[in-house]
Amino acid sequence: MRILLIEDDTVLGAGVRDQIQAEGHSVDWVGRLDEAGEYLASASYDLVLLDLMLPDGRGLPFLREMRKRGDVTPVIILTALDQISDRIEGLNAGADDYMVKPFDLSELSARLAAVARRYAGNPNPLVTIGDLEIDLAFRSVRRNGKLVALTAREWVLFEAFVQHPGQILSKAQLEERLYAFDAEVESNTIEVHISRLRKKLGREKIDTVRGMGYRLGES
Amino acid sequence: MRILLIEDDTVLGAGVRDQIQAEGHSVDWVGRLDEAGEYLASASYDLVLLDLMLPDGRGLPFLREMRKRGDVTPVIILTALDQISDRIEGLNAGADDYMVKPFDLSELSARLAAVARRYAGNPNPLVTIGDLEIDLAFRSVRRNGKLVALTAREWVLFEAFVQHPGQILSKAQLEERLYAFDAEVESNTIEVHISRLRKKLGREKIDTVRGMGYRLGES
DNA sequence: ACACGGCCTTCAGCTTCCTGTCAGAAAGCA
DNA sequence: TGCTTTCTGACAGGAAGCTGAAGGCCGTGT
Repeated sequence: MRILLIEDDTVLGAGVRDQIQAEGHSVDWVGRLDEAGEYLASASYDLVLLDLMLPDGRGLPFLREMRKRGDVTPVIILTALDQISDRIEGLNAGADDYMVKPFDLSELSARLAAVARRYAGNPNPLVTIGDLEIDLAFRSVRRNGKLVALTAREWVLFEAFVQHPGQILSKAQLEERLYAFDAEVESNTIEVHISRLRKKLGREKIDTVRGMGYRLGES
Repeated sequence: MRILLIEDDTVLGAGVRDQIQAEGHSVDWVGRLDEAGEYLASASYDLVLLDLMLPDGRGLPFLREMRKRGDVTPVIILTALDQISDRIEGLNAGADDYMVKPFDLSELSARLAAVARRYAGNPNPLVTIGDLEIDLAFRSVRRNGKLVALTAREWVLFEAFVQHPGQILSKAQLEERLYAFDAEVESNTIEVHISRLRKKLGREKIDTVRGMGYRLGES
């Protein structure tokens, strides 16, 4: 799963990030609400972990704003406020769950598993594209029923297309998904990976939009 | 069923006792191993719930002693989270199941029901994978009808795959199943165990997903 | 108490295969 | 046609994974 962690405490944040990654999910970690907004706008996440007290504002209005925009991404609130009224307010604002700091990392695992389970048994657990069957939760792709082995990078790319059907994704956007911010690549890596994906999944699955990027095929 | 509960924590013990009675079983509850020995000698039980940390000794030697005497009464171990590694030893010592404290009482109900089913002589569900036949309740695997001997750790690993078919399990996740939280393994233990499992069950039963983990094979 | 044996971890060397790079071919565009 | 952009086969370096062997721990039998 792709998870957005919004937390300004560096110690807790690092711990949570490590735990999540250890479970095999990918994490973007930001410490401010304005950053969080940008990330939410530019990528799609399967889960948001939201601290309520941040340097540039409170989390609840941010959450309400999200919901008003129609964003239904599951949100788990992380907070030191342990008062029941806060909890109710949080749930009212559209949170899916609530964890009081300090919490056990194993507790976090349990919640993640719960979300993953829901994610796994969701409206469209299987996305079908032509002869492909994609299971986002299990990270598996079948072509004509046969499991296709995608490498880590290939999966990250393909997942991006599946999560944004119809949308043109630029090479820059795709690179961002593949690499950490600092690390940079000086070559046509994306093109090469796209080429490999096409070979495995079928040429027509990914369209080239000259000068702009790539897009999921129509089929 | 007649159940012997060996547990020194009065709060947990009372909760468990009440739950069991609510399900219509009868319970004897003792807080020490010497008492437990007496009860076992003087009455016969259909199930034993055994805490591992007791005031007058540890539960595992007690369990081993039972098995050595030829006592085959089903035993479910109750253990704290930081003793997960004990559960491996528990399996070795002849436990039938384990529950990590704190556990849900509904989870307890499920295990009771499973034991009751076996007690009633009903068939256990068999999972079939290629030429393998797995009996999760009895912890046995047959390959082409021939019993395959798995060691405790091998079983814990393999069970994880069987319980999550199709899902990629990371080494971190698998390690978590094998070891206590803090316990750290600085080496390729998982790889070694996977290697041995493959040798016993067939190479194709477990797929490697490079950089992500392992997954049950398709076959 | 001692030795034996099974099981587990560690280590080291080996194999596999992922991935970024490049170069030439192909395709789009004017 | 000539220029740009994209595609794709090949390759090398290195990371990730595999596996045989050695050593240690623990429970068991003598």
